[in-house]
Amino acid sequence: MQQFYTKMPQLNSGGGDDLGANDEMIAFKDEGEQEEKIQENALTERDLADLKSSLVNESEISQNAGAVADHGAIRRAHAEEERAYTDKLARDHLEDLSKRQDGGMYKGPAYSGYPFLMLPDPYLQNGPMSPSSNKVSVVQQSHGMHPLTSLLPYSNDHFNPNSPHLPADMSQKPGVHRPQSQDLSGFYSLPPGGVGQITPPMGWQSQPVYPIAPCGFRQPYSSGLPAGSSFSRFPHSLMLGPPGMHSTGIPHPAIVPPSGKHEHDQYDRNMYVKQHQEPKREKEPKKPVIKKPLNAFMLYMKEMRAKVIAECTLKESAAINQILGRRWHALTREEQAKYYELARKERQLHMQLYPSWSARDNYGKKKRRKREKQPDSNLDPGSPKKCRARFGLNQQTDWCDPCRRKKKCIRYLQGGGCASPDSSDGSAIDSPLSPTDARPHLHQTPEDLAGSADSFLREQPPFDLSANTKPTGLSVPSSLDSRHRLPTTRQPSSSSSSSSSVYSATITQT
DNA sequence: GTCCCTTTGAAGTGC
DNA sequence: GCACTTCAAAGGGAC
Repeated sequence: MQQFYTKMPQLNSGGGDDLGANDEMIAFKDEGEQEEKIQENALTERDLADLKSSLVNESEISQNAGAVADHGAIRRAHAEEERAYTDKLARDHLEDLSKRQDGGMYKGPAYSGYPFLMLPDPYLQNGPMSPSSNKVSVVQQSHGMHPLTSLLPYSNDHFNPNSPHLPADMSQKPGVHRPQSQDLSGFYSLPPGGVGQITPPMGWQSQPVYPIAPCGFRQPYSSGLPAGSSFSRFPHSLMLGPPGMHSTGIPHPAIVPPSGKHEHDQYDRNMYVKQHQEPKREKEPKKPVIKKPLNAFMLYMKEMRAKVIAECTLKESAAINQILGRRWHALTREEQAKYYELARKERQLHMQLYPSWSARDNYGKKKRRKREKQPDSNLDPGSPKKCRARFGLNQQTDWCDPCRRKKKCIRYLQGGGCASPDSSDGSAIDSPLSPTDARPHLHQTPEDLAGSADSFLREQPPFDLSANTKPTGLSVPSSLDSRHRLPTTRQPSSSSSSSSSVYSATITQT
């Protein structure tokens, strides 16, 4: 566990550090400071106006900094709201469940995840999924189905390679072998008899504490959340829904018809019905598209999108995603760890279910405009290799983390050395960027960084390569330390998009 | 109707 | 080994 945290972008600080600043931790222990909430309203609402006028305006740096400073109080306030909200969701869920049991065809929200999300998390002892967290009973499925069978393919049967439910193309190809998850059975163990309760689907989803209220402010959101919003993805689509039902009978959200944009959504809402109402489709069956498993951020986005929409009264996904991106960076290490862990489990399950699937299978599925490569002459700091060579770093162990991949090495730009760990092989160690410096995620232009980068370099203690140890038990995303790298911001969309667009160096700091 | 935008993370591709 | 690309979700907006 310890090693796991040392691998997380916000988990890699030794004692005392602080990526997850102290204020961020308070939220977990205090749930009743209403007065603070009221006092903060004025501030946060003021921030809302600013943010709405310029969602991505980098000038918000100062505002964000202020917001971060108030994280503790805001989180406490949100914890209280969250509790009420969770109760509401639970009630809604039960109502919905009641309707479903009446025989109505479920046409709820789009797929929202995998069943493991509902199960106890052995890694997060203190997490919302822990025994101490809220529990929402899962009503037994009728019609003789296993309580989980109807939810997702996580019944034992579906894990059976010889399962008759597995489509032909899903069967393992000769010679293709993917390591079996060693602990999936533990993750998704079913209650004796297949009936009863499982640990809450809504545990952590419904109890996130918000480090920064959406839009940099805090507002009551319960009233604005649309019923059946994606926030209830787990309770609805996972616990109750047929969405994701594969034509073969395997209900899996990752399987969608190859129908272009929003095919997933389309499938979730209508596929099940169409499969039973439109025989024409059966004549020309198209191989279903198996989607990529969602990564941690995607899981987070899916859960939080509805809230942000409700709170910010925004609808454009691009704007929402920007807010979510900020909030993601503002999450505490524990909060992010939940999503990373869930994503890891999701990948494991995906691997189990579709051993022969590869992300490559979906390459070219989306028609994407060929991005024009735009040289970034002003910012190009050179490759990590050049950077290491310049500063005489060990080519194997010393890394200029910020300049990995698309990231520009601001330290190189500033003439500083670089020696941050590589996490791509799972052996990352603490980034030279201290947790405190790395959070929250703030964008700055290279000019802005001129001073901060220098001071940063001066303040950084010698990098301890001895700490470079392989993780055990948990695989940590290679990009987990992304915030320790220098995040990039894209130039205005006019200069095209995607990774090939011009990137400006930014740095994270408090 | 299709693609873009926008985010982060995972994984694939190409050199 | 490394940089880059693509895809995953979402839905309004542009064309």
